[in-house]
Amino acid sequence: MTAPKYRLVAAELRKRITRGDLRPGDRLPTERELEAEFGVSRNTARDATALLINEGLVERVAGRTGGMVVREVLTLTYHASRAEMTDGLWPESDAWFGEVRAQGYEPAQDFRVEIMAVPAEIAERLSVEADSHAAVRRCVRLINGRPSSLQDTWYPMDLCELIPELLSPKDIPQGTTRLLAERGWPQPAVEDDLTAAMPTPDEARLLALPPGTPVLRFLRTGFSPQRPVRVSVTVFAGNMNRLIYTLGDPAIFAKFRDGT
Amino acid sequence: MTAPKYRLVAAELRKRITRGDLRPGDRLPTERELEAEFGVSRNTARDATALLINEGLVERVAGRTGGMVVREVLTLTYHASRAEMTDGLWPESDAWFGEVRAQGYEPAQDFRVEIMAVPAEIAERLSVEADSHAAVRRCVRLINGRPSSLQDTWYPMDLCELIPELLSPKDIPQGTTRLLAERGWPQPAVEDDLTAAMPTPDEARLLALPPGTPVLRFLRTGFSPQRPVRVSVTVFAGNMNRLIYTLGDPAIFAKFRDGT
DNA sequence: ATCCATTTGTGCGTATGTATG
DNA sequence: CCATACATACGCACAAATGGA
Repeated sequence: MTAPKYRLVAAELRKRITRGDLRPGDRLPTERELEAEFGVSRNTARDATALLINEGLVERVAGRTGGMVVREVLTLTYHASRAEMTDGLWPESDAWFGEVRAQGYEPAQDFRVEIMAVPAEIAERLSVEADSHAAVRRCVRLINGRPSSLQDTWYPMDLCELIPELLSPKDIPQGTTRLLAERGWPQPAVEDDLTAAMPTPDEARLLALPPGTPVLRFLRTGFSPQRPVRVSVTVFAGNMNRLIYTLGDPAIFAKFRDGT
Repeated sequence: MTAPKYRLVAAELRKRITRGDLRPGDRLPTERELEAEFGVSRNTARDATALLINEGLVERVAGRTGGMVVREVLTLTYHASRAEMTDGLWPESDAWFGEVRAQGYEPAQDFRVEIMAVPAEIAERLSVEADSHAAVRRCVRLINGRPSSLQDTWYPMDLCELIPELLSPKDIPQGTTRLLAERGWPQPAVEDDLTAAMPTPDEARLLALPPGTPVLRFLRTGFSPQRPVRVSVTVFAGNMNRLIYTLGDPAIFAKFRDGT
């Protein structure tokens, strides 16, 4: 009825981490050392550390100076709602660059445009036929050279015909949202949809996620008065991102602003 | 250079699930069957299915009629921002009950009040000393009898002396937010902080989470004009919850309202 | 550049325990 | 009580990664 060995070993190691005996960057005992210390086999030691990996606490590194390392807890903050919103302009991509820099990191992004069949989930939000086609502006966002989030923004095909710049694989200087607004498609309202999930293998690869790292899936649908004009799907690496919404009276936040 | 066996097995099974050959509730081949089908040992078959578990795709069930079962993808939607907000009243708990019922499920909650030392993260948001004490109204929220989310709401001790009902382990009929507003502490502004993470063992236990299930951590700080008055920490089981924010012109959403 | 030592990664065989119907 | 499924645990072997001599 008592807990199995591998859980006991995991519990002890977890305690050392949460108590601060082992700090981010520190190495756990090697598997051989765990065998000796706890009197278990190497496989059992691995079962124990596998738990910690799934909890996102540690990461395994092979090799001479490798080992199991307590994970870093870097957090980048992204303000999903900003005062600028009230004027109907949401400078999405620029806003991200600005925020990253403000937090002392170096942003970068890898960017391309594709024409793709629309999956059902996106089609529903855009009010277009599922499996019809749409333009997708896709980017991988990097912080200090490390992948941090993926963002795909979907635009209905007919809108791209009216605004061909959307299909251009170049940066749009004023930002796509501002561009759309200038052409008569402002987005005075958005709906955000947030879920926590485990990454698909593709996402894990693109974000270079260690096993046991969840992602925050963030769908933003932008509405012009006539119709939805875009859906952005952002996948944030869960180990290094945080989303902030401020709702209500802006004057109040002005009073409490410190490091936010 | 080719992928290891257990990944190949996992990839094949994953494909069957995402293609729809195996649907939620279906059983994967047993470990013995995987041995035969892929020509691997039972341990390797387990390594393969362990991957799928960590991806949240399947769940293991021991016993005669058990096996590895493709997971259900039930999602409950919680609207974090509602039109009611504009009047400064945020009927949190009632709102949750209402939303769950509106989606055809049966809500319930387990509730208690504790006085606890304030962890640093909460103390900072409440502008109180770390390790000082505060009242915590804690609840486990259930949907159709299954745990769905945990919510701890922290109130500074001095506020509880002014409003002793906060310490009562009984339901507050009008809701705590409304009560605070009636006593001179409205919350015309909130700040939300969202992260995806793996659950702590405690959270996993309370939410009855299968291994490989992430959580959505949702911190809401409520501000009255003078000061922050509460911090709610909600931990949503990642496999069954989704958060929605609607921002901007409410008139627009009225036009697109269908099943949201 | 090579080799070597160390550490994790992969894979299998086996035995026994536990859960469930 | 039994049959069948997964759960735990150990032992072993060899591969791959990594960094230092």
